[in-house]
Amino acid sequence: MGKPRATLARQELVIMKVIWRNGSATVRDVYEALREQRRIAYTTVMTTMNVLADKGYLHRALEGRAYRYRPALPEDAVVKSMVQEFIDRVFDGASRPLFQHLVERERLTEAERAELVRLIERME
Amino acid sequence: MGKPRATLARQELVIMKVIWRNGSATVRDVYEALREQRRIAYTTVMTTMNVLADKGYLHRALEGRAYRYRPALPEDAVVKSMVQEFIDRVFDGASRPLFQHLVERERLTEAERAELVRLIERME
DNA sequence: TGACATCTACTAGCACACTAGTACGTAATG
DNA sequence: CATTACGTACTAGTGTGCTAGTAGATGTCA
Repeated sequence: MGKPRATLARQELVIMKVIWRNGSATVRDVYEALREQRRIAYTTVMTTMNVLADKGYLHRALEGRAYRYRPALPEDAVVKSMVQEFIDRVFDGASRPLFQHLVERERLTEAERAELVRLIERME
Repeated sequence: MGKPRATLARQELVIMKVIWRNGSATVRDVYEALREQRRIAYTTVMTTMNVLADKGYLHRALEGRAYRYRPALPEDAVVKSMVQEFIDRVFDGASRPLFQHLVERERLTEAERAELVRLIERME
């Protein structure tokens, strides 16, 4: 099974998003959802979902003929640790430079800027 | 040579940071620097630096007996595209949720919060 | 019941990241 | 000149992410 520490690869994250959105899902559910975006084999989805279960990101339980997969962790927690890992890797743990990049990244409108400030003020 | 589009792997980024910091570097320079942190073989560093040159992140020129490597792009530009890629991958292109995570991530002091606000206000 | 659909397990190939060894050349040094 | 140090090219093994095929079990339906 493995405690959730191995990182989420690109496609794995895509699949996790589908399952988080649905609450739970079968391989077929995810397959259908991905199918709308691009060509992919049913077995590819299945393999990846089993990898996710191995990594500890998904739990599965037999339901009728097929397995139903459920997230082991809420999206928020996983994303949080991904942000942390990114900050560690790219900015050596300092979040300020990331802020800087974000602010510079896009020309914010006055309203967006105001909302951002409000967001910051609200925290403590 | 290849235009710089392939992504920077973890160790590749570590090496790029050393070179950005120094302006330029030989394999030995980088080797010595990494050596301070952990055990690594000289040839490992060399191989990775050549990969970086292949990917277009480094230029190299013979200088005496050894090659001297220089960044093909400034750190800022590379980090910027890494941030962009991260936002696309994790937040489907929306930077607001990342802001949210950052603000929530750490208990900011009053001074830090004020500075952040100043940072935002300064942008246009 | 026999054909078809669904689902799982097992296997496998390709790419790349990471690591380091081997071979070989040249420069320096005693 | 012989040995040592340094540098490069070439080769290779391991891990893992991504992809999909094949085999086989079981359920469904005409």
